[in-house]
Amino acid sequence: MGRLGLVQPRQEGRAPRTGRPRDPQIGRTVLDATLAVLDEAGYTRLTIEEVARRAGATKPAIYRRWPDRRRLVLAALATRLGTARTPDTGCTLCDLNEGINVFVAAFRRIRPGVLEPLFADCAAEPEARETFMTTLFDPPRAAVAEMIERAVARGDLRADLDRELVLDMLGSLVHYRALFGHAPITGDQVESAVEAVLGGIATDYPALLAHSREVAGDPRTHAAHG
Amino acid sequence: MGRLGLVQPRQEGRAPRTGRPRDPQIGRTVLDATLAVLDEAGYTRLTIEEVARRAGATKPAIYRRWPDRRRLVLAALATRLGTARTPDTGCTLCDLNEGINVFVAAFRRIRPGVLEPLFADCAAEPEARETFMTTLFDPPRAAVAEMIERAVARGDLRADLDRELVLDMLGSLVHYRALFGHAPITGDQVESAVEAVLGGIATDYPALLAHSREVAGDPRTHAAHG
DNA sequence: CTCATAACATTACGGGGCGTAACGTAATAT
DNA sequence: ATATTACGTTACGCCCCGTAATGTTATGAG
Repeated sequence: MGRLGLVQPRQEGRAPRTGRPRDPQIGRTVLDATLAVLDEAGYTRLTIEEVARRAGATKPAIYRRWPDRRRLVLAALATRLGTARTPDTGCTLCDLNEGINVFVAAFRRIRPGVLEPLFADCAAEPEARETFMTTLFDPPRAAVAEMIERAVARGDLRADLDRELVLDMLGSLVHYRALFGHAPITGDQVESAVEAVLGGIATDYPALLAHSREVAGDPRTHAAHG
Repeated sequence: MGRLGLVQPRQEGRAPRTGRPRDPQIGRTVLDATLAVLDEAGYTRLTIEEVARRAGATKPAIYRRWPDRRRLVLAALATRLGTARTPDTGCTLCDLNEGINVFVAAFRRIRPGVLEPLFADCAAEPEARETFMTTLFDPPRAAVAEMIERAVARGDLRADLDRELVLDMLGSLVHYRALFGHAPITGDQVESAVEAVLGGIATDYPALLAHSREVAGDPRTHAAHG
């Protein structure tokens, strides 16, 4: 048990320069087995022993590569999320629809009953939470963000837009329906959502705004005078 | 071990007509203790033994009333969600803002780190999932749905609206930000979101739509020609 | 070739929490 | 008085996590 400093040689990535080298096959097989178990049983019922059994590996071999269940699953899921493409056709409606479908596709690749308990589990530890966000949350978001940015630059979207808000309004819908499963999220639905956000759902928005100002004097007080 | 049929007398609500009656104080104290532990430790680290300890009760006493951890926590949280009010001032902007804030308030009453793992836990069993939806998911939703319905009836929102979609677009935003905590959801943000959905974010939506039709021939093929 | 190092498989362990069982006691209906 | 059920206490079986111990095997350094 040499005191080698803080860098742990047991972690994925950093191999020591001496001793028997790791069998690279084991890492791959374990990740595949992890995905298989996730698909069949979900995160909650995934046990390390089952993964080891399927991979033809052993528990210690797994713990040599990943510090805990969370990281193992994060690593496995990361292999499923290829780099997000960001279409740039110059057609804002087209690009946004396509972009949202990147979200949808990402969620379809991961079975219901996986993402939520995983996040819940990661949320406790800051470092695991960070990894979760970087690995699973940010990438599809960034793709859509890029398209929104381009649309604003083209002048297709209002320049004073709260980009984060719009991004979340589109992304959250997909997430929400994927999570609760109370309604499907089809290509047509995506299109409707994009249309709604871009075109608005009011029959006469300026009139509504004027009315609101009449009633309240100042639109900022909406929430207060219920 | 009498075979009394399918109705289990051990459940909350149905008391048998003979034998020692339950101490009603215990049920209340346990629910209070459950909420306290939830607030301090979250769902994942809530243990029945800790709840029992705080309530001055015992594990068997708890399991006599609720079949498992899920149901106990669901019952406890239900006591925190009062009946949702649905403002009806005739001002669509005002009502919607107020309505969304019902969502926000509901989520604020429940600490982060509670709802998600609870749902993840409930999702496995259909009956528990149903209880979750009925208790925690539907009520605030129904309130906002009612307001959307009234706004459509007034003619303030387009009659051809996909009500479920709009409802989810507003509700999911709150949920999303509460869950991931990457951005706050303030009263101003709620107002911006409502404004965005009602008024639209495009500078010239009809022009965008026309352009999209030019490019694709048929707007239904948006998602396909990336 | 010899030695240090570390991965490998196998086995076993400590620990925590769930949900239940066993037992004696207390309270209520008939 | 008797049956029934709740109560507290204690203990149990179960499952799974993450680690440790042990002997063996593969590699780099000298």
